[in-house]
Amino acid sequence: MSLFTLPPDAAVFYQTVYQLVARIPVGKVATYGQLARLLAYPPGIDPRVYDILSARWVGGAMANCPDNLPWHRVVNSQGRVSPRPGAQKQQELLVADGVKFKPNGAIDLRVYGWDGQ
DNA sequence: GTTGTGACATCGC
DNA sequence: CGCGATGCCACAA
Repeated sequence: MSLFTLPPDAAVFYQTVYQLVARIPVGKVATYGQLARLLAYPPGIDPRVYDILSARWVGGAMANCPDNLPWHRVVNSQGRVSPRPGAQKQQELLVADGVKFKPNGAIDLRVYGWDGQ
């Protein structure tokens, strides 16, 4: 772990993130920032700080991902899998979900982006 | 007590 | 479209 900041109530925050990730339908992908926005502002947190770090907090949650979630459906704002050991595997899983990568290795979020329903 | 280092996003060139 | 810089913070060595 050891990402950037952990929210005051990291345990709760993580749980919420996992719930959202679990809701991402097959063939769709969500971005870290998107998930962060879907979450409510934790009470007592400087909104300014939240806006800047929330996405990383989501990343932190994914780093400790319970591996029973569709973690591979979470990508960065550019529609690409974040560089890390296992990125290769992540792409394979996405392709298996029916997500297609563009020549440059990015996913077209206009098509595969999760609307958060 | 210090230092290095991260599953990000956004803006500028 | 892509590389680089910036914002900001806790935790492991």
